[in-house]
Amino acid sequence: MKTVFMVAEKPSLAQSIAKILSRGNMTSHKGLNGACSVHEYTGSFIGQSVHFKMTSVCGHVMTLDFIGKYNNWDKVDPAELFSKAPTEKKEANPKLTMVKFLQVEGRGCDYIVLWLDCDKEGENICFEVLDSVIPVMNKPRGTEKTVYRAKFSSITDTDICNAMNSLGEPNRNEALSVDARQELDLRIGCAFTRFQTKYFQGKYGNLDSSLISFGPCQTPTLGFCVERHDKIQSFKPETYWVLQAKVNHEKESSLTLEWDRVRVFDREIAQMFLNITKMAREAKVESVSKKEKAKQRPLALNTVEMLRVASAALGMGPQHTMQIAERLYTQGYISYPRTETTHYPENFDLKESLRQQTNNPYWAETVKALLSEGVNRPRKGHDAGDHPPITPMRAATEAELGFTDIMPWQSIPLEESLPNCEKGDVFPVNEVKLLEKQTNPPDYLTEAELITLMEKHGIGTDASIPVHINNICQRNYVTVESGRRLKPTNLGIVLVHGYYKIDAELVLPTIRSAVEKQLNLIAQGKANYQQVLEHTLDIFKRKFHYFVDSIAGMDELMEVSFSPLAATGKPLSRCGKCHRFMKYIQAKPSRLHCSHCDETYSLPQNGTIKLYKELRCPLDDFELVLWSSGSRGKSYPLCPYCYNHPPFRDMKKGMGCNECTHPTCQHSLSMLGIGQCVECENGVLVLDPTSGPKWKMACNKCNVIVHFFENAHKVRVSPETCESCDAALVDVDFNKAKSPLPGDETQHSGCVFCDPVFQDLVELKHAATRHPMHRGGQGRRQGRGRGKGRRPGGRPNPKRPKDKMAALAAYFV
DNA sequence: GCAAGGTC
Repeated sequence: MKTVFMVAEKPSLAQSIAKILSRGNMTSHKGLNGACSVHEYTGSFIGQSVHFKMTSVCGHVMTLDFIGKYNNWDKVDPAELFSKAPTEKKEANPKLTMVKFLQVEGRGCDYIVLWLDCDKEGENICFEVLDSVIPVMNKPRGTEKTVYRAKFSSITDTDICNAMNSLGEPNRNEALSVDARQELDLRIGCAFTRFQTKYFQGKYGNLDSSLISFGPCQTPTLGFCVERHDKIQSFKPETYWVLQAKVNHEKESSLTLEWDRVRVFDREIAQMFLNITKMAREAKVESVSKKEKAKQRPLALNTVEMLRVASAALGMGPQHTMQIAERLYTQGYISYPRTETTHYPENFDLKESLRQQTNNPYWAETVKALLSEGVNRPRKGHDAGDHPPITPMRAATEAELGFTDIMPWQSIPLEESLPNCEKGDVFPVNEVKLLEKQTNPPDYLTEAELITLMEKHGIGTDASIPVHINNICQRNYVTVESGRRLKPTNLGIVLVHGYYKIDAELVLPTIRSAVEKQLNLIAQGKANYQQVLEHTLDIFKRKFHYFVDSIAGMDELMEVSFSPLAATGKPLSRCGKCHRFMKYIQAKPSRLHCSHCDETYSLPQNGTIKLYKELRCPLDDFELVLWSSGSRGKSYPLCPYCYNHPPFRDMKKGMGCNECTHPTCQHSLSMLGIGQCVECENGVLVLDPTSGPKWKMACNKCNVIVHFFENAHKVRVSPETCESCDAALVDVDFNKAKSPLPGDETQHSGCVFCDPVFQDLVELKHAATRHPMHRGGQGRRQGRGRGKGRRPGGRPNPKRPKDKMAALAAYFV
């Protein structure tokens, strides 16, 4: 029997499609990567009985990157990234071993059916799958077609079965348009990002961002936030006047009348109206009209709308919302949360979804009433062909008929009921006055407004919008203020104003749509892939050179907000060349700067830097500094010069003294190294000479820390080695009063791993060990390194959590 | 260390 191999875009879809096609008659097993499942069944395919194997990938199989040597920021001119630097496809997620998985499952198959999402990205993934699988499939006999593409627009029985009965071919042009998109984004984004980062970090000391990134989506996203900022800044309040009249209605109540002119901006005119009105003693009803307004019933929920509501009403950021939605999905509370679709398929069982909610404490009554009286289907939305709209699947805790009962935030607020009036009624005028008011500036952009703008301009997709917003926050271009309003930082403002000054297209939202237009020509087969790519790259290469040549324009803006390197930081360690103090710049990325030599030396990040006892590197005379990740973490000394310019061939940039192979320097790996790391492959446990009296050795590659000889007076690494394990012996001196050594001894020399006297003095409790000596003594594996410590301070949240429904209501009303 | 697009 022949085998048909079928591949969907994600595991959940492989399962749903296999279930439909096999009518539930399938066997399933997990694939070798643990992420994808394989569903098998027998059925018929082009007139023969065959064995079906349905599985999936996890999104893109491959990703595009420059070949290795072009990833060296110090040696490559960013301008080379536009044409000279070759690119290569790498596995998108090496941990998933997707190529191997596809080859294991696809080996020896006769046909392949591609069930990837029916969009351009999906078409591109088709070819990624084919590149992996075709070489291991059985070779076709003669001219028989073996590659098929299923085209479907919803995951319903009819649609999936129709797709299976009308298989086509994958679309090479659509896939190529994605290849072009990837290459353009990579080359343009990386070239601008590297140039800006290196240029500005080489000049300013307080940018507080380790990366000055640029991208065709993130930059316009930032642009929207700065545009609003500029409107606020340039806003000039204007004074205006409002005429207000109150009349007596019935006995006690007073009624405030609204002015049909609303307001005037001229004081004298306002005064004139006031004078005219003041003459009147009575107000007469001229006419009475009634209007009935109905609110359209809502659309079904898709991802982007979910993100908007969560941000505006619940104060949750898009990234956080997606994490929670993912969890609700896996726990079975909601349907698949990543969908563009706002339309339920015609045969979608809305009543069944409702039945799941009949015991919900909040809306059980509404649900029961709906079930007995019949459901009004949601407004017809857009079917993107991916997943049904996001639907509750199980009742969770959180009331008139109609949707505003359970979605009160969508309801039209009950207006104060107007008093009964008839044409010709006359009310006595109680008071007439003039109110002086001022126009107010707009507020900063809310995240929900930003999402709307991004969607409107085609910046990003439902899946990538949260990523772009997150990016501009992490790069310190904007901060999230109360009410999830996005306020640009000085850095964000200066960047955007700089782009406007040099080349506004770099920040305008049209930059993305213009490129997409070109890409669509490739997809439609109207333009040649290579030509479009070259043409567009050429345009951006010119823009890049113009930007580089005009960077002084941006500098003028930078100088106003930021300090030059030479004027930043505190003197810390002495330069080995001029012997003057270099300044330690703490702002991200932390570094040392010698104003005299005009040199910058990068430092390890995410820790503290101190002077290391004024000790000097024997190679270059630079004063050593001590990096520490905190009292519970690790620390090591480093030479600022060697850290940036590795002194020996077997060393790389970014190595401290604990990795230095200097044969005789007292701080080097050669002198302080004790033995192989108990966890990682290439690491060496190195004595931390600053750690006493809580002595420890730390791996110079991974986060393993070994505590030993607490309260010892002195711990030294001996030149001798252990006969059985080859580790360096350690000499330990204890004070007489505190010595844990047997028989009143205060000194002992031995192997940390093998010496029985040392066994109880070496606490490997923080990291499991694979060393023969300690095998079996399985300690608890506990990361002790950076970022794994306890959170500082358990400060309670000062604000009480808001009532969520009230928050939702406040947003929509 | 970089982009944006999939998805886990």
